[in-house]
Amino acid sequence: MTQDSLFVPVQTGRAGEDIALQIQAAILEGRIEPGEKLPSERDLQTFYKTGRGVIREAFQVLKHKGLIEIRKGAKGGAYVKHLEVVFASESFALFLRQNRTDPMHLIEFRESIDHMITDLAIARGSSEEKRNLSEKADQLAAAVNDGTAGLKKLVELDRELNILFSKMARNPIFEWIMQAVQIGFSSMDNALYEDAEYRAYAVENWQETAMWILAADPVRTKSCIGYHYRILRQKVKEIRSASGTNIFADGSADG
Amino acid sequence: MTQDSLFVPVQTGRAGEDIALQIQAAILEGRIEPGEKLPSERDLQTFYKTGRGVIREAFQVLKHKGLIEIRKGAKGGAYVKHLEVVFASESFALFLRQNRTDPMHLIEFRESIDHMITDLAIARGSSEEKRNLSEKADQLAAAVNDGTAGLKKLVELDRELNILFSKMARNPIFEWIMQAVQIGFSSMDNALYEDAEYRAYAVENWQETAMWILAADPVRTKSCIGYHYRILRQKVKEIRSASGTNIFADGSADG
DNA sequence: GCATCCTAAATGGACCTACCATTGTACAAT
DNA sequence: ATTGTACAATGGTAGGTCCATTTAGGATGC
Repeated sequence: MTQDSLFVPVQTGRAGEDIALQIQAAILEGRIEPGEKLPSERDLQTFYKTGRGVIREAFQVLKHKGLIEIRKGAKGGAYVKHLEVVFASESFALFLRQNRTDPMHLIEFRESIDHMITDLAIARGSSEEKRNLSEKADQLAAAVNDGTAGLKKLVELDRELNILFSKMARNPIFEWIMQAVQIGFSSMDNALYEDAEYRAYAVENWQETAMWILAADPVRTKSCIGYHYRILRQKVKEIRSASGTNIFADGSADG
Repeated sequence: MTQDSLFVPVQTGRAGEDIALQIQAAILEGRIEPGEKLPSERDLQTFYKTGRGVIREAFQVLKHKGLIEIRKGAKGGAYVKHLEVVFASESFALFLRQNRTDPMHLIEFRESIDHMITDLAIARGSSEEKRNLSEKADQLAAAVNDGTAGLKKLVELDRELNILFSKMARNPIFEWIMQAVQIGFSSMDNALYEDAEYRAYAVENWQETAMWILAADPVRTKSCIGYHYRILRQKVKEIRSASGTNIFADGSADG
């Protein structure tokens, strides 16, 4: 793996590729600012002396990279976007899924990340954020105890808690990782939240964790987190041995 | 951020989107194995009762996600690929660039990862791997002292050391993360290795680190690593204030 | 004068046909 | 057996047509 020209060994399929790269370069170099509009497909078609299909293919690629947003109608067209972290996370999540990553590896990794974030979040998170975290944990608990909220809603709240937590570290890379892991393994989270025992336990643990973060006590926070992952490992083991099914088999990145 | 239908807020531009997602789902769920060939564009066109352009747009997106490879000619078509980590890294690097991510964030993240890996590597790495690591560190030192090896070669050796190190953790996620971060980092690594002082220091530190790993002493290993990152931060600060240029500005994701 | 409705233009979305370029295979010629 | 050639399959590109959506501006009615 010498990687001479470095980077993505994407087979250059010619024109569309070139155009996509040119536009991408223009965006990354700031020659086109977020919010600005690219020329219309037809204009670019004549500009590049090519077919409209080529331009469209290039646009689709850029759209999926999260670099542009395409609007229909008059005043429509391709608008340069601010790249959001989810887009960066999505491809990593894809990678994790396709490689059938062992849940235990993932748990180990996630636990490490959580521990790292803990220190940073306590040190750098604003008190408002810490209160928010605590409130959201209470919301989750309420939602679970009500029994009215659907599974999706619960998992969503759990996800938001994690994102909030990772944001407090004030380092976008941790956000990236956290989101990638969550996207890639939402099916696992779903499976776990189906278990009433886990559900009850998880929300309680979230509340306690949030409390210790609010109290700026990293040791106790980590203790909570560590306990959480012990339970999690156990549950995953149960699920796996019970069903024998691959919990990563159901769709999640495909809806 | 409610996101009911969950995930990547990609504006669903209709047909092409759907088809791309369907195929992606099929790939991720293993209904189509890597190496297998998708139907030809024309076949899919009739199957989905759609235009060929739609199929092509879907294919282009999948190609850029690294999920398929497209070959021309007879026996050509879309072949399912094994997703490589570079693809995940690419969008990550894109994100880092467009958001002008502070190199200090990357350093912070990398240091955290290194510390986590240290414990795992010492606990799980075989003695052979530990010896290999030490030998490779010596090789790097020799290469630097000879002065014969080019910059590229040195960075490459450094990279290999990191990979070797991360492999010892026996958790592929750490490997992938390490690779992704290295790719995102490559321009910085290059810049740093241009500095003779840093170069000399870095290789010495690698040797020492490898030694403590071989001695199974996590505390001293982490001490080495911590010191390494202190130097690294300082150098980055120097480079940044001296040149004023953004070290992520030079081409790397765009060609 | 204001609100409403209608129309026109711009634009992306989709479909179709045609042709070219590339590549592998089968078959003929040597 | 080797070589060369023709052919077929397939992606790559070009250009056109029509539709759906959206905005803006003008016409209409109150």
